[in-house]
Amino acid sequence: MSETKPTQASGESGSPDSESMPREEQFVDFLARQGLKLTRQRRAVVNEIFSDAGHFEAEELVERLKGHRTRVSRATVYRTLELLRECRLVEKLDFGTQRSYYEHVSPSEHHDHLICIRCGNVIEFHNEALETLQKEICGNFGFQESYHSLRIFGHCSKCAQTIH
Amino acid sequence: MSETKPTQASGESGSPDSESMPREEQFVDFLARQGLKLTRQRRAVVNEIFSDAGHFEAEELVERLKGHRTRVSRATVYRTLELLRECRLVEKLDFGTQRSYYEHVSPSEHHDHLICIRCGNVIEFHNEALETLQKEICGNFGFQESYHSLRIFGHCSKCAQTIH
DNA sequence: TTCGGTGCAAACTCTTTGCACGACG
DNA sequence: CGTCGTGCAAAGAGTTTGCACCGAA
Repeated sequence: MSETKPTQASGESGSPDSESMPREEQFVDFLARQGLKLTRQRRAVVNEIFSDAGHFEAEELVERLKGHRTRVSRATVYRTLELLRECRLVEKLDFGTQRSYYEHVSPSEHHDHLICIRCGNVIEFHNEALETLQKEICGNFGFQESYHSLRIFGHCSKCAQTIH
Repeated sequence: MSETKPTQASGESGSPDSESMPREEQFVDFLARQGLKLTRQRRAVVNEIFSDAGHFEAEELVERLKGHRTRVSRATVYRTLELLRECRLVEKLDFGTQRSYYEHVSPSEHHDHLICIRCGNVIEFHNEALETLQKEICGNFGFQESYHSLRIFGHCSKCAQTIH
């Protein structure tokens, strides 16, 4: 038996500042190390991303940022997402649609996805046995894993009932 | 210990007709059931895809088809790929580049991917324990799996040695 | 003051689509 | 023969980029 726990970030509205601070600091460090600048726009993007624990698409982020004091152009959003990817604070996903999905990464809390192909709902989960097994497989091939992505597509419990 | 076996289709040049026939028949059936026509172009696309056991991108397929007697336009390639996806003979993958990758599906031989982020090489593998564990996880969530995709990104044995 | 950053709009890439002609069933 | 399919070229969608001005360090 495997101990699988959902890691889904469900409906929050509080201010997870204590959570998001270390991430912004990581980004600041990264920028400093690369001789890059911490601009108002970059700060806005990072704050917006880490103020919510879900997945998002580039366009959605552009929209969300319209609520900010600092205006951030679409180009800057894409450019910043690329930087965040470089310093591994953000990952690019693919759920089968044409647009890219992103999600922020918490180094310690990796998770995989169950994606409902009917209602589009995404369930996150984490399973240690699965992680272990994957490491073992990589070992067999002398493959040095950097990261992985497991997406299981199908019908969630609600939708499965409606199919008959 | 898990029995993991590579399923990589490495360097073939023979004529796998006996293998590809049943697939074309499946497609013919599908077309017939839907009241669709089996055109020269569709046949060319299917033959080309199943004459090789690798992954391919749409553009690459367009190129490969230029060697055929029958000319097939880019539009038709995309349209046929969509049909092949509908009848589950082809799957669309995403290896992190902007273009889509496709691969043909053999219902009985599912596999996952190790993708080298340095040289781009893709290793296919299959591991029963992994499959079992995933089914178990789905069960925990009352999730009804249709298909899944596991991609492990990192460095292949060759590239890992060159890093130091 | 000095580079790197930003916004804008145009460019790009991959994919989809409207239309008139062509060919499978 | 009647549709469905095809090729073409143009349109879309998402993302990237060149350039001149702007601002963090």
